[in-house]
Amino acid sequence: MIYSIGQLSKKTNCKVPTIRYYEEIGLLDKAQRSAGNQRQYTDHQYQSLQFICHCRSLGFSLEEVRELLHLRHCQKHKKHQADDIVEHHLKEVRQKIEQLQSLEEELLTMVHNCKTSESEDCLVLKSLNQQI
Amino acid sequence: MIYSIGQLSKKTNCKVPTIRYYEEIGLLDKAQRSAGNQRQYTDHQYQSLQFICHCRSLGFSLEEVRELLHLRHCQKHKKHQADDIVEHHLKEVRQKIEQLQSLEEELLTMVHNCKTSESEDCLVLKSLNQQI
DNA sequence: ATACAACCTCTAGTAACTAGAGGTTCAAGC
DNA sequence: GCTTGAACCTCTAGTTACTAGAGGTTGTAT
Repeated sequence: MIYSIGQLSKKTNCKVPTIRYYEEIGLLDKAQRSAGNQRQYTDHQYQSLQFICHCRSLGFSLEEVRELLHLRHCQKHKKHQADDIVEHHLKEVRQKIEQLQSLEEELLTMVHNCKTSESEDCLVLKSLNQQI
Repeated sequence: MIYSIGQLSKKTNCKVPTIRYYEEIGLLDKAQRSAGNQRQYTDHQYQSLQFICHCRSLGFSLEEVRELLHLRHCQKHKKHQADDIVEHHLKEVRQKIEQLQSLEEELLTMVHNCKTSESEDCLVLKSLNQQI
């Protein structure tokens, strides 16, 4: 099977300019071209793009994706490098969750105080004025 | 009290180039200059920068900060616009938390499966290969 | 008078795309 | 065979919120 960039885009839900961008930065192999210079993709490249998109949806950076792509074609003894990348990312995700949760609390308090106050002033703005 | 940009930076924990940047984009008023063209800040500007930094630490975008800064000097009857911005942001924060939590789960499953498997292959890489 | 830190402006770089201009190719219908 | 229009091509510039660096000036302490 051979796909045009538009068809590949539909199959992967990855936008056309994004596919070109991934090629440009060397994440995706350069596509073969038709006589009229249009990109042609194989199933192999479709698989790669799928992999990339899945990684991206999990929040990996393009550089991490690059490593994971590489590890994908490595010998088995390197497999735990992939685990390491994933575990590192997991840590970051957890940190981010914690940060956001305390942020949520602070925002909630702000809004709540403002809503329940009889003051004419906006307590939200007041609390934004304060040092942390 | 009058501060140099470096002193202001220390007082607010906001980096010097960032302060200049905020001035450049019109978030912070233009500073007075010394005879030798160096920026001089007043307590008023210190307050503003404090406000900005606090908003940023709560995850508001610079555009949101701009609105909040503006509302800060508005009549009372506009005060609920600030609430709206904050509540909107709160919603986004909650969404982000949910997304990250399901992401956390997926990553956990990946790592767990890989660790407990007897297979020589890396299940992390396998699951990254799969469509979602 | 001389260091040297802190300041100045300006340009360019970061991540990960996205938008738009201006031009070419492909496929379908007549 | 011709025309139309969608899909393709390249290239440049814009997005967010800064950060880094070059190359030069000012302020302050000794």
